[in-house]
Amino acid sequence: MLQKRLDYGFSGYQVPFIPRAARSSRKRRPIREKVVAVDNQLCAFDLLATVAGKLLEGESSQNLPIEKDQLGDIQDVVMQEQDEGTLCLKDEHCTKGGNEVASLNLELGLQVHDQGCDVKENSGPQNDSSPAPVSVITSSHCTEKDEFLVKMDTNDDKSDFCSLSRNTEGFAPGHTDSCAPNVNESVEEHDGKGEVLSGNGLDMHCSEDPEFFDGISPAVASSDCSIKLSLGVDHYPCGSLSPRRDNNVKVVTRDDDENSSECTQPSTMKAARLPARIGDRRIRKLLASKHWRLASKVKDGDHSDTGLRCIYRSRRTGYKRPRSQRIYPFKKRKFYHYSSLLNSDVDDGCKGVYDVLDRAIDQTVCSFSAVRNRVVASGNGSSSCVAGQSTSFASRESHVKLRIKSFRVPELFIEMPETATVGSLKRTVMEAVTALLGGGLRVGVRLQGKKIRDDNRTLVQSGICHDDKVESLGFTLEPNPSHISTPVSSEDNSLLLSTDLPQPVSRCPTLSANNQGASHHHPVTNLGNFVESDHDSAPSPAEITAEKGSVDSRALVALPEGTPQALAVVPSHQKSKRSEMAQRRIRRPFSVTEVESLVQAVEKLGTGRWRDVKLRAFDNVKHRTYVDLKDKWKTLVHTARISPQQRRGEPVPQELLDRVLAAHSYWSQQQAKQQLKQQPSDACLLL
DNA sequence: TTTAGGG
DNA sequence: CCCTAAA
Repeated sequence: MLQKRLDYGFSGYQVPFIPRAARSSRKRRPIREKVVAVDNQLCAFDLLATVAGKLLEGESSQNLPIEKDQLGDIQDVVMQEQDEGTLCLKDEHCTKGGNEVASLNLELGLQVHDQGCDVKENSGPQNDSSPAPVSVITSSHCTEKDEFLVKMDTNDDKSDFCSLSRNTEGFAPGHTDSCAPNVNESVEEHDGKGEVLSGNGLDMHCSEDPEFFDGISPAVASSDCSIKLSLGVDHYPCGSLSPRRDNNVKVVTRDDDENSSECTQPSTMKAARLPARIGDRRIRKLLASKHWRLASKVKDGDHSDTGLRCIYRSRRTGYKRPRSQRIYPFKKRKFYHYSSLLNSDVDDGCKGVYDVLDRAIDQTVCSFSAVRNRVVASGNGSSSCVAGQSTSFASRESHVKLRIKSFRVPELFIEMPETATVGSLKRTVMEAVTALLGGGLRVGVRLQGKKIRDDNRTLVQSGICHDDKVESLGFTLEPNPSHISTPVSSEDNSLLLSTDLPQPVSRCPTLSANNQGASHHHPVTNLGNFVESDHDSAPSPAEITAEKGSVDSRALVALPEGTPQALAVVPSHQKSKRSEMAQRRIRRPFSVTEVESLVQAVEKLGTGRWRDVKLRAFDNVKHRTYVDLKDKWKTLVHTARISPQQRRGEPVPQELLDRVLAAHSYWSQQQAKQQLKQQPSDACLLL
């Protein structure tokens, strides 16, 4: 008997906006220095990359909630689990709805400790003596003011260009400085442990506690489906925390097309602010209790679970990746951006927000919102630059404030046996996420959907500071295919620090051959479908190629968010054609089990009764429509006819393929006979 | 809504 | 998987 499986589709990981970068450029913080070392240009972006990398390295605290990202009804399911997660997954934890499997979104949360650089080791969040973690899940629709502000020097001079300063205004009031980060410390945390979880102290917990929803808007709580995974390693920005911060503030905001929820609560804002400065903080291990919540959106009345196969291998044995080693086959899609012109003024009072609702365009590419602030007066600090300032260079110093509310990661697809423990699921997810993101990240910059590849261009040159031209600015997080390769210089190396450490994390799946060797060491998960392999494997983090036009579909895309006003002025013609259309469903390759089931049904019912086949074999699998089954059969027949060498994807047992051919021919004959019976005259005429 | 096929 | 003409 086939074991029932649970199927989790990850349709996007949402990472919160990038924490505010290290403050002063004058303070030569390691992180900044690294950034600078890597590239003299667009430091801010590199900085983002670095910060992001650190986040993903577990140097910062984070929760990785997984949120179901689908339309339709939602059903929350909260699971609780002890450390080892002996709890088994239950049907209700699975997806039940729609044509899609449940999808989980990873969201970066954060754990915060009270101010102060010193954090107790292994101090759990529950520990009274230590501040409870604060998890914040930001949404592109959040309206709070937490922002990642980066002042960029738009000075023409390249060297000056990279000297960016972070605007600390509005953040952690009272904060004046932060502890100098010590990169080396973080290294220690990664001392060659082969395992991500243990090595980094990643830990995930489930919570069934209703309290979990505290701080979450009812709407969100009720509709949100998420799993939060947390890294046990926290990076505490000393002095970055506001003393007033509420502990245990958990804010979950859906980044949903339908409902933009709110994380407007005051506490939220503070919390959201917390993650900032991650880049330059010491790392401390911490047993943070996290919540792991899985809720599923369910279509009315449908509570069937998916019948997908789940494959889980213990971490010890390692996760095996589908041989195809295929990364999620994201199709290249264009990005459309809402564009809008913001008027801006001189300070943050007026912020232009752009909103891009582009998920329809490519769900694998997560949109994220970024608020771009207007040019702000700089230098003397009092003078203000008017938007659309011409390309004035050295003469005037302009700053661009950027607010990145969240990054989203491509979806992952995971299958787990129903009997797998929650703990194992967490580990699996963790592995997958880490594998995907831990390999290093690159940051891409998109302006109006076009990727800016020339790192040597200034913001001004790129049009990023031209309000009249900057209609949409987006960032992408891209797995760094070259993170393994040795950087050009040791300094550059530092940028990849996290990835250069003895990596517990499996390498970026996009790496192929050369990576195989390492895989045995750090088995990758079987989650497969990480990211679409990319032909574009830039040798260095900083892309120097000026290649244009090519869209890096595997990238995590950060797209601008817009204020209502901004949206209002968005030219309708620029709206994505697809943005308002239904999203393309995520690809869910048929498992052998499903094929088996399909074949069996078709053998019985024939090839012209797909509805019946569906009812018979996939009645409880919402995401398999009869059309899907029909299509699958079509491809199966094709597959059976081609040579094994030409086949791709998970290999289907020859035995099944034989049955496919047999059934196909048999039912084809039957069909022919039927037609003869019904229209003998026609047949005769034809003869 | 289902089928059947092309894309 | 999507899109659709046809039934």
